[in-house]
Amino acid sequence: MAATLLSHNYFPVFNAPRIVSLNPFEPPNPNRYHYAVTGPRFPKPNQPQLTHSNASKTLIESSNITLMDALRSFIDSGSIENALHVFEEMNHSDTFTWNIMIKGLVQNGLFKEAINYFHRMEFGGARPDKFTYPFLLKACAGLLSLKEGEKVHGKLIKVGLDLDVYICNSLISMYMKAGCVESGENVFEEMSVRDLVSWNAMVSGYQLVGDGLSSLVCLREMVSVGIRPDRFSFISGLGACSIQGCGRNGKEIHCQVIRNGFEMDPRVETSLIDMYGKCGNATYAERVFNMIVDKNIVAWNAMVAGYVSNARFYESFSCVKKMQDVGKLMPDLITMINLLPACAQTGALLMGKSIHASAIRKGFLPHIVLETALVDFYGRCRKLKLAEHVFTRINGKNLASWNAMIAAYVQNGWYSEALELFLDIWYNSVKLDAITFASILPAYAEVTSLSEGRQIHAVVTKLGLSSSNTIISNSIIYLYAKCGDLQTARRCFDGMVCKDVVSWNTIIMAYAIHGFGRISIQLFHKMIENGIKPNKSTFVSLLSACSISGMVDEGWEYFNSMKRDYDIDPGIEHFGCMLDLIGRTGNLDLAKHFIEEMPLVPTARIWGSLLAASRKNNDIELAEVAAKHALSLEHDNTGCYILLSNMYAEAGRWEDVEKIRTLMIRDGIAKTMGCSTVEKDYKVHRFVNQDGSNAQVSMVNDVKNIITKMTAEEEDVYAHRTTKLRRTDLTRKKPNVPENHSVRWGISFGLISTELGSTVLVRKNIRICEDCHNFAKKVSKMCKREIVVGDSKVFHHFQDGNCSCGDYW
DNA sequence: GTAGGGTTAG
Repeated sequence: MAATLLSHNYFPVFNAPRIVSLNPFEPPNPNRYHYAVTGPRFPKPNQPQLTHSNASKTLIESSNITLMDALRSFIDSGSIENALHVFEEMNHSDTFTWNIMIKGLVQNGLFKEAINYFHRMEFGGARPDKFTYPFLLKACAGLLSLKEGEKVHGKLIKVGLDLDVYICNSLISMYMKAGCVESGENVFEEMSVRDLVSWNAMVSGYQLVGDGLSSLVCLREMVSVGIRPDRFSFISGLGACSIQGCGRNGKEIHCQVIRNGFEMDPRVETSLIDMYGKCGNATYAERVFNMIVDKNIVAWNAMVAGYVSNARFYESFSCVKKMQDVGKLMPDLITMINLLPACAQTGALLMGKSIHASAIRKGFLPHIVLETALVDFYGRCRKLKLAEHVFTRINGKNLASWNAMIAAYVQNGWYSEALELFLDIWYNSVKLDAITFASILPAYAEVTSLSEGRQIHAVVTKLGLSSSNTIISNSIIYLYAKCGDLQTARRCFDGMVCKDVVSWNTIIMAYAIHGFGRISIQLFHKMIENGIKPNKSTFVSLLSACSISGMVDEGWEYFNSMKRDYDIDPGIEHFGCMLDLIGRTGNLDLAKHFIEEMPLVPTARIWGSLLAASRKNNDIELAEVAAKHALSLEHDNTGCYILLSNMYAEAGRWEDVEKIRTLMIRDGIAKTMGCSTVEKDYKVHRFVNQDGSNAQVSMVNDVKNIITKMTAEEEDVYAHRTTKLRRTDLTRKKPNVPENHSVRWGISFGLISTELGSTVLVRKNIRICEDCHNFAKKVSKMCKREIVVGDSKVFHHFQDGNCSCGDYW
């Protein structure tokens, strides 16, 4: 309430009227000061028990208590409204009175008001002194207002107070909090006398701006010049270790803490728990935690966070239970914020929801951090509507909340919504951070064009994020690979200084989806040589490479090596890759057997893989079984319906084709419209299946017809199948004839709009059909051009009549 | 008689 009531600008009102009721619309309330008399630090012996401003006046007048005593009592007890009432009763010529009042405002977080009162003080004739300025600088720091802070600094130079140690320390702290490290360093450098607090201000300042290394260097330097660190130094130093994730430095500081006798300090203990938790050593965090006799909520919360950040989710739950049962403490806002990621990771949707409900009941909402944690939680639990529900209601959204919503969209495949939100904040000149880009880049990889991909790459490079941030660099590699530019993907990979396991997994997958499985295998071995330990995803990339490039023996060898050599249990994704591989060999019995023997429950993706294998080997019965299973798990799997329908069509089973069509209509499943895109001069040209009657594309149509005629002259082994398909489609509408498929439009357009001899790149939203695949092969030979078609799964590199996929996809 | 540096959170 105080913040609202005090938001009037009192400056420059001299001798302001007494604030009897701060709100003119509110009648005097005798209970208003109730909390003042029941506050934890009030009443103290010989201090006034004020219940009403008028009453307080009478009380004060009739007792020996001075107004100054009353003011200080109210300030000490945090009863700022009462303090203001008393202050307005007082003489305003005394600097000391103003100092106390400004101190009270700052202590209560009323920074703007503190600055306003400072101006009132100056204009009222009271002269600010060396005590006033530290309060004022704290207010500037609280507002994170470098501008206000610099103004104060200027004034200090003018009045000659800029050499005072206390004031310099306040200046350092203000500059560091406002993020202006250089100014903080300048003040520190120019001080003729530095004390312990000056050093602490630097150590904590570096830590605050996220420069853990400088903070630790500063701490070391401070010891080397003979200053003995205190609890403040250690708390900041431990915070610096947390940033660096450097447990070794943390342990060193822990030793110093013990040597200096601070191991029983509750805040130092909490910082130790926090440091060990963040440095990946939850066991040491536990050890420190268990030593604490009287654990407060902050220590409990730090321990809960330690468990969560070390993926010990179930221990985080039992820790909260113990906190209630043994510690007799109720979860607070921070406990909830800590627990939500654990709920998301363990799929505990109900627990997360009950935390949400409890937060509402306890009045913790609205709260920006908790709301953001909820958006993140619902996003990870695939409850996107709930995430949106929380997100849209956040008042004063900040970058973290936007990032959470963007990440939620991306994780759930809502790429265009993610891009829309991203562009919205981008155009509104919001300063974005590494997390924003790390979140949005996978969406770019899925839906954008190569030129847009290049643009976003340029943006992150300009911001200095593409070389310094491994997550972003990895996303960029994937982006280029998915946009069809494998060479640039490789260049980015080679240029990375700190490659992690994800970088290697990404580049192995990049070559895999482009059909260069041999290179994927080479890279895998290079990764091992470089001492990088492969993980589950590495084998998804590697087995995909073997499957896409048809390297059957190698695939089995790597699959068997997972547990044997790397102690990795194959997951469902690995079984999926192997099934694709078996499907390729045409051994459908083995494929069936493989599914039966699998130690995991088959997913829709597994059945989809069997369906694809059945189609490739023309086994309608098995295809029906596979489709039935797949559709029971994913009723809206469009590809499944289409694949089966095409098989019926090829077999001339028109009634079954019709049945599927009816089923699809009944369930509201629309066939995905085939669409191909080609880029030219930063513009994306989009083609859909059409019959060529559109005048705008007549030239492309002419080219397409000429090439089609030329390719048709060489009859091929697929002629029989092509004729069958044609008859089906002709019974419906003209654009579905394979000759009119979007990819042929794309290829034709690519051929005439790019430089002679250069590669033609076409991207397609669904899988390429056999006719078009055949067409592209012939065109590549005829025109002596490499044609790359990226469909929804792989990139087909057509060259000299052959395709990198080996005709299996 | 007043002042500076500190613990858990997206």
